[in-house]
Amino acid sequence: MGHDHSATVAPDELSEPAVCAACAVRNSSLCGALSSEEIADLNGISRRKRLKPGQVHVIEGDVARDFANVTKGVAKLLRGAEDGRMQIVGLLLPSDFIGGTMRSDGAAVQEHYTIEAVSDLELCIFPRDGFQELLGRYPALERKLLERTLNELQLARDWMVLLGRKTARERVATFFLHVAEKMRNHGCHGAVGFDLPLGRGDIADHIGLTIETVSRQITQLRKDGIIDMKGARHIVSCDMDALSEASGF
Amino acid sequence: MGHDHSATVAPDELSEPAVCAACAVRNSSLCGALSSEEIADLNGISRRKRLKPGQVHVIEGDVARDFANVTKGVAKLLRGAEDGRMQIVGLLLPSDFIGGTMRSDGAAVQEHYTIEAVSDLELCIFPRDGFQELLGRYPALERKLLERTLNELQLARDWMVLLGRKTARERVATFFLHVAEKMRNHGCHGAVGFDLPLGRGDIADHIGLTIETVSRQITQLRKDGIIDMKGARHIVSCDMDALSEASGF
DNA sequence: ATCGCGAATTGATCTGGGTCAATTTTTGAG
DNA sequence: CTCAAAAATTGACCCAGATCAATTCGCGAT
Repeated sequence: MGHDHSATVAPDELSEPAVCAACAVRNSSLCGALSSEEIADLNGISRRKRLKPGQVHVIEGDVARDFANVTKGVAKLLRGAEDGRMQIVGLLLPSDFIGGTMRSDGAAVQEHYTIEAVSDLELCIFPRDGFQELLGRYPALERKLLERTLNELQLARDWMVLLGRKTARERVATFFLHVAEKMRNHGCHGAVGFDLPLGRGDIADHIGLTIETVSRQITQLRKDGIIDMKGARHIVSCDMDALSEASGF
Repeated sequence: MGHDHSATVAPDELSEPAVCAACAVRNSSLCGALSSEEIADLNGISRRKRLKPGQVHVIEGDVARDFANVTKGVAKLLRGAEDGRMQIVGLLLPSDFIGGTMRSDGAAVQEHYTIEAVSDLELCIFPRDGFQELLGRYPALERKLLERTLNELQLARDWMVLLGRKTARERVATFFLHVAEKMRNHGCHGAVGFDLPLGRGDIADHIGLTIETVSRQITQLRKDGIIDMKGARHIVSCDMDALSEASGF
């Protein structure tokens, strides 16, 4: 370590080894639970994976092979039917952990959701067995995973309220607030505005509406002066109080 | 232990001490992770709490004071607004664990949801500090809690699909399947049918519909010969395959 | 058994958001 | 800068489920 141009760069985009010490999410991710010495163990078993927008990391129903951290980009966690119906059950941003199933008896488990890259995506992959073993060895790691999972659960339940009881306008407003918050944690924001990580179609699939309704509600929020946009994906400014008001309880 | 009429029964229904060895959910609950010796520690800090239907255990926004196991009865986990809108985000049955927030820094946390008894309810309460300490001491306990939480998360996300994308008929069918499954785990079922733990209003609040729509869909399922009922809350028989078919993907 | 009252069902009507169909805007390749 | 393809917006119309309003059912108390 020490100089900033590696003599031999890893050429393969699928199995490049990870370098935890230089990881963008070293401290904000699960790994923050481990000391510099401990993290060497993780470093030993991890590798990088890069995906282009639209590429799929795992598919609903596959045998679950590994865990992962998102180190860069945005992905969506989704569940869908043969017909067009599709529900995005979560967004994955840098420092988010991937690996929703686990059985202490070590039996094989199925992936429950499909994970698809929305932007250029970079993952840090850990093989199942190795990672589970580390969870047993480092209680702080397991504790942090538990806390994260509890947070996700809370988020999912809040989303149930949105999907079960909110109006179209409230859903869009809530989504904007949610994104503003998530993005803020990752520095991807200007002083007043922020970028939408999803297109209209994905927003619709996340908040249980159609593209057209999402579009109409956004238009309305603009007419009401609650948000202002430059291009379809960049929110230039927004009156957070009014937005919060519009998001309903 | 040994004879079946205690010489001195605990008179107070609010702080009767728990007796883990005789607990109805000793093995099916979180406590199953602990050996008979280890469980003595839990026994030391736990106490029973009994609630009548409609009584509330904790309220959304309160300071979180403790964790608990459900030992008997049914409760609902809900979130509501000032106006009548209400979403039931989960059902609690015997052996389910209560305690959705946790921070390793020990800071105070708010209850995120209201918990209300649906039937006569019996809880086994653990004070926050004591329980968190035990979690640190017994890794198997923490592991089991993690697994349970991951399961809950999966369930919540499946429910997001129901709320975001399913039709009224599919929602009712899915709810029935869900209840049949949950009940089956607790022996509360006959050979062919099962009881509904919730009234029409609560079902509606759980699957994001109104009472009237729930009622109409149930009527339709009966007319279609998919279910047969005796009284409003007891399903006498149902064609599981047809029900599964009706529940949509 | 029967009474009374909350729960459930049923009916009539209304409406928020879905569907179908054009435009218009944005984006990115050359 | 120009052009084509994709994404977003807008409009017209429709329908699943909400709302409002009676009945009817079913269960616990007497």
